[in-house]
Amino acid sequence: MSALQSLGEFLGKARTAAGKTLRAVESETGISNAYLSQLENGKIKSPSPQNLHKLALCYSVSYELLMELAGFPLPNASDRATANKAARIGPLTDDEEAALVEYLQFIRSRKRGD
Amino acid sequence: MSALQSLGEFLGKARTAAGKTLRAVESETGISNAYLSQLENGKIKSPSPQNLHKLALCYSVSYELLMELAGFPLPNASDRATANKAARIGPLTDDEEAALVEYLQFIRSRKRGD
DNA sequence: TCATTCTGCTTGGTATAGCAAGCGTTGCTA
DNA sequence: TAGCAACGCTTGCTATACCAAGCAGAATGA
Repeated sequence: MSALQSLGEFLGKARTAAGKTLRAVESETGISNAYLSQLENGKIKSPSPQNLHKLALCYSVSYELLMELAGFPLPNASDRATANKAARIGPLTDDEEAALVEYLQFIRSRKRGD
Repeated sequence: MSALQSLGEFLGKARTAAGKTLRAVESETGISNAYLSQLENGKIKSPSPQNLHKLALCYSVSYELLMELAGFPLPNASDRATANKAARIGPLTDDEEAALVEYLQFIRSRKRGD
C-alpha cells in the first residue's frame, strides 16, 4: 500500500513500533484504551490537541506531525503557503523538515521489523 | 502583569477592534453568529483549531496566541529537539526518498486544501 | 479441562462543539 | 407613533469526542 496514511494508521504503527499495548498507553497518558482503539481504527476524526500532544510524547514522534495528520492548521502554515508556490519539492520549511525526519524514522523502524 | 486573558474576552476585543459585527464575521468565516456569541461569553471552552485559525485570519491576530489562550499545547523547542535527535539519518535509499516525496506532497496538498 | 491473564475491540452513555431559528433591544426613518 | 433593520444573545437540536464496563479470542499453566 501507499506510504500515505491516516492519523489512525500512523498512530497504530507508531504504538506497535514503540512496543506498547493499548493499556500501557492508557496508563501512561490517561487516554482510555477504548478511545485509543477507536482512534487507531479511524472512528475518531478530530482528537483534541491535548491528546495528540500526549501521544506524541508517548511515542516519541513529532506533535506537529500529528497535528498535520489530524488536519489542523499549523502556526505559520498560511504565511508559508503563499511563499511556497513551487510546483516541485524545492526547499523545505522547518515544519516540513521536522515532519519528514519523523516520517523517515518511522519508515526505517518498520523496515527493521521492530 | 495580570493572568492570561480568557479566550472569549480576547476574541470579543479583537472583533470590536476590527470593527466587525458577529454576522459580518459569520459571513467572512462561516462560523455562526450564535456560536461566536457563546465563544466570546466564555460558554465554549475548546473551539477547534480550524475555527481558531479562521478567526486569527479574520481579526489579523496570531493563531499561536489563540491556541495558547485556548489551552492547547504549542509545538515548542523540545519537539524540535526530538526531531533533531532523529535527524542523524544518513543518506536516503531510493525507496525512502520516494516515500518522503510522496509524503511531502501529501502534507502540502492538505495545506492547500484548508 | 478449566481458570487466569493478556490482547484489541464493542457497547452504552455523558459532555460539549457547533448550527438553525428566533427572541428582545436599540436606532433609524417616515 | 409605526415599521423596519441590525445588533447581540438564547434556545433547542445534532454530531461527535471521550470514557466505564465488559466482550471475544489467544496464550499460558495447573
